[in-house]
Amino acid sequence: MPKSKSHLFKKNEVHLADLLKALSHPARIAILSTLSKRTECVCGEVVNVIPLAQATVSQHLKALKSKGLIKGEFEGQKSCYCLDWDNIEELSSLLQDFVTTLKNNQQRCC
Amino acid sequence: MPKSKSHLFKKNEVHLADLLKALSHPARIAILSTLSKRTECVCGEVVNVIPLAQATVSQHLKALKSKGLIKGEFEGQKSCYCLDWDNIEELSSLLQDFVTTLKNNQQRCC
DNA sequence: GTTTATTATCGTAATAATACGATAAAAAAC
DNA sequence: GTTTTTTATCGTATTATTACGATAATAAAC
Repeated sequence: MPKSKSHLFKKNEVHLADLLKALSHPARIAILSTLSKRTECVCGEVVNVIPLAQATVSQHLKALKSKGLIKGEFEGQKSCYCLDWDNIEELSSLLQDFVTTLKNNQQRCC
Repeated sequence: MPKSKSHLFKKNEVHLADLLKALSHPARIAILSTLSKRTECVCGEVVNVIPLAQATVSQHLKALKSKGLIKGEFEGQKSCYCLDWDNIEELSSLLQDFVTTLKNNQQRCC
């Protein structure tokens, strides 16, 4: 019976939560790290580094892609996943802004 | 059969993922916002603002507490939840550092 | 003391996420 | 063309998360 309640929250809250969720698994963090170090970011290289089955890595890649943190392209012969800087920066600055807003609101409490 | 594989990842990756997960739900983001605006942060006030049942809000509060993003105290008569700035700042700067590291690694790719 | 209001926990149901083997699809190598 | 390599998707099992009603525990009000 518990359906998703996300429509009950503010759009920007849902958006931030959604982006943070994309990074809320060590595998996906490790994937971003790995991709940042590769000139040719073939998925296979990622699979070799991440200690999970190929299908699972592909699944995590898909999740990152759907949230816009990486983008896949086919440069000539090899499929290529790359960091999508626009959205990575957006995530980073949204969190920063959020924390800053918290600070500005802050009343003396406990 | 799929047990948790988090031990296969680096400690700092697991730690960052864990903190981000704590904020990966709109309710928990809304709770932090709410708490930041209150002088007396009684849980009841939070329950009135968050569009979820009291038991669910309490559950989210517990999650935030266990990750150290808020701390609960009993000031005299009322139970009091407050933002835990140390860990909120830690989360913020860990993500920043992570993004900065990605940037520094960045090879020309696609 | 008793009653009322507040918060936490329990039990449980539904949903989502994680993980992987098997297999399909696509491209590269031959 | 065929074979091999690479990646995506399907099906499915397991685990984790989300959600809430009911109830217990705690504190305040009386």
